[in-house]
Amino acid sequence: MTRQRELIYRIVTAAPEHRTAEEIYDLAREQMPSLARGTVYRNLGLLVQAGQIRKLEMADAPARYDRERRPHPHLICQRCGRVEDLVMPEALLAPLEAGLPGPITGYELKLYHICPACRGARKDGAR
Amino acid sequence: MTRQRELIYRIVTAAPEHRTAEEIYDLAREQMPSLARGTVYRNLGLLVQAGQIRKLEMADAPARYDRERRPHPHLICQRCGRVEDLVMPEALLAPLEAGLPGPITGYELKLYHICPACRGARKDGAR
DNA sequence: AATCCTTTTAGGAATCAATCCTAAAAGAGG
DNA sequence: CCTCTTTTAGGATTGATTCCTAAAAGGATT
Repeated sequence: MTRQRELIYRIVTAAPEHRTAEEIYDLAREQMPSLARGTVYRNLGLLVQAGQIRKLEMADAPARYDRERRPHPHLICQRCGRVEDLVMPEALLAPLEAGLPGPITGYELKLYHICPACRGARKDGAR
Repeated sequence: MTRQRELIYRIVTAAPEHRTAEEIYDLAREQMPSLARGTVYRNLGLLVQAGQIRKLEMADAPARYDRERRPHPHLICQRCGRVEDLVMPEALLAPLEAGLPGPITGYELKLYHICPACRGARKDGAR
């Protein structure tokens, strides 16, 4: 494991935040200013492939990375974009899977809401 | 409604396929060769906003458009990318929603599998 | 620590879906 | 027809991500 990959891995796993590649790049450069953007993307890809972190594709926004590697749903604020992890109740998908010809190899569940912070600050209409 | 938007709308709603903007653009140009790419994107956006069609964001691939406007899960082949609509069993999300502070404003559920066609053709490792 | 070989990096160019810009064309109404 | 507003074509631009290449770093083995 190179120093670069180690640093990137630590940043993703240090906090429950779901950061974008760009945010990770900025944080990493505080400690290693020579780090290249391409290196961040490549290593995030490698870490995802290795199953050490997860990539979370966002609607009309850059992807985010999640330190939690077990599959689980996400709760996303439609206004500010904040992402929270949820726990998947046992066998919730079973009824759906039952009707299929083959096995499910993975799933992705996103629930959208307006987070308490954004709900409080009602005023404008800016997304 | 302009002729352009009508054409785009008809293409999306004519078949259960989940086409990309580019595919829709190609099909539309067979009937209206002067149609601009930007017009396709803008009108797809307007149709989505109006709730007449749905946009389906794909992982590492261009978005696809769905004529079915009621929220529902999608079954996606990991190998060929084919998308199928599923029916959402009543209140499947209720147990999840129960633990939240506020109401869910929407959801997105993707199930991944290998479709029968791809499962049959086992050989290479492409994609 | 010198040698050889493989992998990774920095830096920047390239890609590609999607958006934006602007003058011209097309509705919409009266 | 004549104005006013909206939409379009066409191309430039953006922004996230990937790709390219020579240089640097690892990593064994002595």
